Amino acid sequence: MTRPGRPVRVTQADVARAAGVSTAVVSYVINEGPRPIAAATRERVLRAMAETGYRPNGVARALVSGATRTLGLVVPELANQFFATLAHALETEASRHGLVLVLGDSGQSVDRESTLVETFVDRRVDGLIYVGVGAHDAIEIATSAGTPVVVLDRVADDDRAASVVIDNVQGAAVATRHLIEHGRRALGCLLGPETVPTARARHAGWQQAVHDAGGRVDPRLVEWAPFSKEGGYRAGLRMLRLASPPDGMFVASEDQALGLLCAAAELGVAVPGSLAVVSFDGTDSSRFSVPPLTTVAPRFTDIARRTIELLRSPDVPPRSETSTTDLVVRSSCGCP
Amino acid sequence: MTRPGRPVRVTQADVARAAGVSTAVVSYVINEGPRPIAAATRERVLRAMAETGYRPNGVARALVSGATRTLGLVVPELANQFFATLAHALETEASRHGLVLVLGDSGQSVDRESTLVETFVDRRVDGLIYVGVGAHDAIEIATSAGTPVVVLDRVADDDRAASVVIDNVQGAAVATRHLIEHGRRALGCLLGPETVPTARARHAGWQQAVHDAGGRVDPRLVEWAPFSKEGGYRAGLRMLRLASPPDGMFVASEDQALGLLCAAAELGVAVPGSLAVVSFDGTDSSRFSVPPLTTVAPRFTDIARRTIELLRSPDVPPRSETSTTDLVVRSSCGCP
DNA sequence: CTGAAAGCGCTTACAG
DNA sequence: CTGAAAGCGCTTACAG
Repeated sequence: MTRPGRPVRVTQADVARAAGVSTAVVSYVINEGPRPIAAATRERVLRAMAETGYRPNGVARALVSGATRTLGLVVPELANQFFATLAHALETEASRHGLVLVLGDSGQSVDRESTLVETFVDRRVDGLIYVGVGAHDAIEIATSAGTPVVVLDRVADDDRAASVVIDNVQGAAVATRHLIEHGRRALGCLLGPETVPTARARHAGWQQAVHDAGGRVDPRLVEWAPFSKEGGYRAGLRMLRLASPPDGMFVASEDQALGLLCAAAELGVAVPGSLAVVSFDGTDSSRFSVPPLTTVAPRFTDIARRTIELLRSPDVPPRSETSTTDLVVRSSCGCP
Repeated sequence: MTRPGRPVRVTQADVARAAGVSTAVVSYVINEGPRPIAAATRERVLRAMAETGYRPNGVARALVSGATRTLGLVVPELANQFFATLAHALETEASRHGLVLVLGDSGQSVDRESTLVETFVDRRVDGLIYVGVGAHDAIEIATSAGTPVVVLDRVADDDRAASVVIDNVQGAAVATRHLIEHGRRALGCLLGPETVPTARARHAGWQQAVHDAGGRVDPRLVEWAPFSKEGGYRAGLRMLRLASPPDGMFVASEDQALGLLCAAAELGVAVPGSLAVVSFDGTDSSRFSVPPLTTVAPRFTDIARRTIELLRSPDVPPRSETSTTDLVVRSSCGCP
């Protein structure tokens, strides 16, 4: 019996003693190999494990085997629904492979991000999934320790790490074309910070679609704002107060689109009547906004599948993959 | 030089050799103790560490020291803004103490939750923070391994674990009283699943406030629905289509409130004109909804502080604490 | 102030 | 099919 409050840590040696075998045998039955154990012996060991309440020490295991069946994920901000959705998809896919996913939220801080990566690497995760805040120290830390890395939603500037990115250019272009098909001509664009490659790619897609339609880009209708509800709200307020405001807008994230809707409501601008909106992210937030948002949805499951795949069988040199998007049509664009 | 692609793992022994000292000395300089090292020796070791690119192996460290400076957090669903906000607050507080927080998302699955808890415990987190989906196996697993646990947002049914809970009854009562002060009399209540204690507590608070005001509880105006946008949307649709719908509603979560706002907009019910709404959670989602939601906000920082405190100095028997809430007034209740 | 050595709890060749 | 032993990379009494 375990004395309550003062738990006794039972080890493999205790089990071995109780079963009258060596610790090697206990290890073999736990891991079902690498050597065969007689059925009777196996039974004795199993019973001894149950009786003693033995739980293998994962730390010791990791030390000798080098593997932990654990994946680490570092994201900039879990409160952002996009990252939460991504994390969820990765979690599901990881567990399908018998791996557990542990997450770290860097809170947009480069320092915390490094700490997180170091923690994961030092504790020997079998792979690291990295959605960085900008500095790419993480890749260096992980690869120099021999931990496989996959960079998500960003491309590594060099070819040190594998990556999976969303096709931002085409997603943004498709969204913008949809606005144009609705007859909108004064097209605005609300983006993330200009320093973020994702934002620049979405801008390029928007621009391309406008040009292809023979339209002209009005620089006053392009805003670079933080990827947040507040960012979208403030930028939205500015743009909607313009003498000639846009009649259609592509918004680079759902949080920003939600902020924009709030600004529009406050100013009495009808959506989609006076302003058609298409956003980007495809999370649950857009389904029940007022009005529900038409949005460019990444294929989260596809991204997760490729990521785990790249982690499990690393290529040399590292491979970079692109995942496509789908336009999810709801009512903010003017569709019925 | 490290050969690229085939990282050489440099160990303490390598550093010791390079510095011409024993591994004990290397350990002492890394940990700044427990024994003093001559400044000159220390310099030599530091230089050797830099030259070899040494990084301590956290696994080996954890095995011998038993500590990892790491806290584990298990939540039911990160996509829920409430848990994401909670996680963020805990992360901030943990890092203030030099601890890193790793999270696990159980995706509402009892199985995954157990796996997560086992992983954390097996890998020797210094403490476990647990927001359970229902089954309390986790507490058993952790305590029997000697890992301190703090249960959040739920009370452990027995006194095996410390806990920090929000004052749900009073939060709901304050919200409901606010609705009454706005002159609303046909008060509805949209709750989480009846099996969730938090939902029951918020119901009790609502009921108490209605009674105190001399009102009567109309059972048709009480809905128990999933804690999600969709849950709120569907329940909202049902309730607003009633022959005599509510003119004020307390909603037990922000996700549900967002769903309700969507339902109201769809049915052309003006908020707050025809329906005043007060919700619960105090996350960022409520700031920019249409209209912005009045909400009962937990003190996330307070909860985080108490949690880390309980983890760092466990009491016997475990202590249970209650954290108060604040009513954040915006416009969905009818305030200007 | 520093070195040689035991030991944390496992896994896995090496022998039998 | 099983046991005795080395070793994973550290920390920390034990000696000097």
